[in-house]
Amino acid sequence: MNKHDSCCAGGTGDGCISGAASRNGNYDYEPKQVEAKWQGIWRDNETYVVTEDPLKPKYYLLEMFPYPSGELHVGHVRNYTIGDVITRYKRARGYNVLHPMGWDSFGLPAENAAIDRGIRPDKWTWDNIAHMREQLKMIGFSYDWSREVTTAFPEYYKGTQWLFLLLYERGLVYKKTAPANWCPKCHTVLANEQVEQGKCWRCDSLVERRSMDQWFFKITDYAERLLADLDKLDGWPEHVKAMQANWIGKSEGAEIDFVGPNDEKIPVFTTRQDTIYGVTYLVLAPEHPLVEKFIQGTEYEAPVRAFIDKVSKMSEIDRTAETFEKEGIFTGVYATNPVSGDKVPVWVGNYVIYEYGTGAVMGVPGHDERDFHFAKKYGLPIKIVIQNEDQSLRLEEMDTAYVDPGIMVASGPFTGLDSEAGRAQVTRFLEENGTGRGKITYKMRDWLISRQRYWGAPIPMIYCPKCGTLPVPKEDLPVVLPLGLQVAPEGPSPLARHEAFVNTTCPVCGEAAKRETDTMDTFVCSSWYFFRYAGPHNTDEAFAKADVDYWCPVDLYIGGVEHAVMHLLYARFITKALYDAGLVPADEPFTKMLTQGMVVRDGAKMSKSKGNVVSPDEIVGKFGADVVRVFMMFAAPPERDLEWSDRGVEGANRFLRRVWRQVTGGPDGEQPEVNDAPGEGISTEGLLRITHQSIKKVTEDLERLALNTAVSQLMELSNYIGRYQRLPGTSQSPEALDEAKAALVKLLAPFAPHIAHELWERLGYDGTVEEAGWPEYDPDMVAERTVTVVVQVNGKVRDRIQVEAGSSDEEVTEKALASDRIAKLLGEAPEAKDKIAKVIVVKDKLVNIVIKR
RNA sequence: GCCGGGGUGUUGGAAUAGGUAGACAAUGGGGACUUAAAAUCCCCUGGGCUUUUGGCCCGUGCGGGUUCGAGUCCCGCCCCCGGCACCA
Repeated sequence: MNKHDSCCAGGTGDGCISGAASRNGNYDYEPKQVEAKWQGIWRDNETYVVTEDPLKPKYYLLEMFPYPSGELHVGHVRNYTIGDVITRYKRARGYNVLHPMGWDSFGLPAENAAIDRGIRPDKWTWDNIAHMREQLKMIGFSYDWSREVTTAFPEYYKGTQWLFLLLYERGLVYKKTAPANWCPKCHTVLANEQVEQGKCWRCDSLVERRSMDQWFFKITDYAERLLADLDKLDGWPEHVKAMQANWIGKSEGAEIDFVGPNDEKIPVFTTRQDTIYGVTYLVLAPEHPLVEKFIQGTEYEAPVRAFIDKVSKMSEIDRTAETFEKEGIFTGVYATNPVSGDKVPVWVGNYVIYEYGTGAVMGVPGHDERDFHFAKKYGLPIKIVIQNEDQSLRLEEMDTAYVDPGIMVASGPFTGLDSEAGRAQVTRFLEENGTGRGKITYKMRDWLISRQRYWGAPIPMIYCPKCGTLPVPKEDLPVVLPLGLQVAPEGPSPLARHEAFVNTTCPVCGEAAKRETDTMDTFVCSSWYFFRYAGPHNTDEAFAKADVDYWCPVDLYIGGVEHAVMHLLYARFITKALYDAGLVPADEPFTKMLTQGMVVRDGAKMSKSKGNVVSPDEIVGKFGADVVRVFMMFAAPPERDLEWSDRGVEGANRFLRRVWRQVTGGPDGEQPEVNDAPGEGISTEGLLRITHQSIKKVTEDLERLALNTAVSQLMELSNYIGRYQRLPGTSQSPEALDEAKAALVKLLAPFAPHIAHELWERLGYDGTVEEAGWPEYDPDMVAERTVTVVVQVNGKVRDRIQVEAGSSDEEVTEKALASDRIAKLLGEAPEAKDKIAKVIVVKDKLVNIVIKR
């Protein structure tokens, strides 16, 4: 860039020879110097290192820690700035604030870098962390860096392994062979939460089904509590709670035992027990073990086998496609309805999911849309057992199922019951006759945590030929991940090929045994890190009770919504498990949650391929961190997407430069010249009023996380100060101006900490702006002495009058009626008074005169 | 389809408890200062009408409703974004 172009427009003042800066050295705001100076002071003084202090109220503020990809992006900057603003505010208000940072540093990209570029995953990771840590420091975030946590360090993953063993002891870990989601590109299995529309959440590859022997965490044991406790999370966004509830997917219904050949029970799960008399067939999942039993040695064996074979070859994406056709085939057997006694054919269908419910469903074509289509397609009978209100349903007229509630008909003893009530009746009947039971089913499955990858925390289990599968004794932790192994794109993980790792001895019999070579899902690492920050140097334990008792739960957690179901669900589960073990003080990890929006440019998510990426280094280098912080807080409310705007950044730049001039200038401020007119209505009283109004407004906005409007209030205060400084010197009150400046700097400090610290120092106060604490407003100063009251006639604004604040309704009404405009509208007295139907007065705000028409 | 969120000037957004719609910015326009530019400062910037130093009408996705008064509450739609999706 041309140096002359950038010198005054851009901002740093380098090489500037003319303009305001040269007339008065104080005008020369140089963010680079100011920011380096204060970052150095904060580092040298360990300003933001916190210790437990029982005398102060604690506040634990956490942003989701990053994966060390190598480069900080603007989304991170926004996320962490929001957190830093609140942190600095809370600190100024006297809270003992824990605000830590760390690295979610296990995971695939490190391995891919090793494969693609021949860099060791550990080196790649440590280098990235070092670089990103420096980037974070450049933005002036007030982290307690002494508590930095790195999940890939043995001292951390020792805790992850300890957690695994704790869950194992508590019966929350098991191994089973089951069809799993296999990502062919990542060469590993994935948990259900990590598959989005049949694709891998990280790399978008189509996920395949593969049967594998895998470790699971029994999150389903906590399904009910994870769902019910959402109600306790008042501080969470609705959409996150909704997504979790949806994911958990609770269904209340009944399991009904149909009876097949040889009295074989075929349990089905339904939420519509009331339609039991409408069942005309059953459908089993292709994987259902009874299918094989039913068809063996019959004429149906070959065609059903062929059908199952065809279904099993379908990919996940075929099964979820819009065009997916419901297909089925008769097995040749019939089952008896335990309530009605009807005999119905048993089918196999490609749409029945073996893992959900009982893997078998009852077909009620009259009252289920999908069953209706299936029955039509295969010529199965349809029965009406629920009638609408006017009893007008006719089978021959039906072209769609009747799925609404109604009255039970043709339902034996239940006929005439309301269908909703009938549901409970049918369940009672089933239970009394031992042919079924009320049942609650959840969609959520257990959390598959095995990963066939190298760069992760080893699962601490041992396979002994004599003693079986055994946990590693806790005193032997950590099971150290060997570094420097050759990582290959295909085949077994390097751990499985590394003899020194695999071969071990049995902790029970001492004979030769083998280690588990799968590593843990990185989401396990991130499901407890917020406890580790409470005492990150603990070498004996993952965390000490006293530490988490002091700091936890997290008071405010900030991160992207992409983790609504994944990280946030896992973290809640782990917290509940730890709570049940008596190790942590609360059964929910995050009291309040803020999901910040994305940073977009030209309406699209930033990506290298679109070429619309903004580099934090570049923009901070050009304008300084404070400008970037202020822009990002101002441009949009935190939870909404933020449209990046170069113009907007320049606006923030102008604002901070103006504040600099206003504060560093003398009482004369702008050194007014002929053209510097202050505008209308500027007074010392007004200056003090807006100062106190700003303290009130900014404080309230920070409390409700409305950071954009807080910044706008700072701009209004600054605008007023600027105008005030343009009054003739004799009309200015230096004391009032000092008060206004001090308030402005204090209120600005959370948003633009460097410039605020520097200005505070230049104002000559003792101590730092943070040590000065948060300003208090005086309610008397906030109140306007005279207020503008709107005068409406029939709800339309017709005039505005000035009245003394707190005037009585009568006074205001009188004044309103007396105004020229209103008098004109009402016409001449005395008829005027008769026209008035009523008068509504809202104190100090509005008068509405309602007139008859 | 179900669940959640949203729709306000040219743009980002504000209006927190039903009470002045458009704060604060950005953009654009006009002016001051300057040899000039930058920077800075001042004014204007939703639409239409008008008898134009004044005033009127319309306007918060659409259509109704409640109310003295609706961006805000209620009913019915439309559209956009996000999540889930043969879950029985």
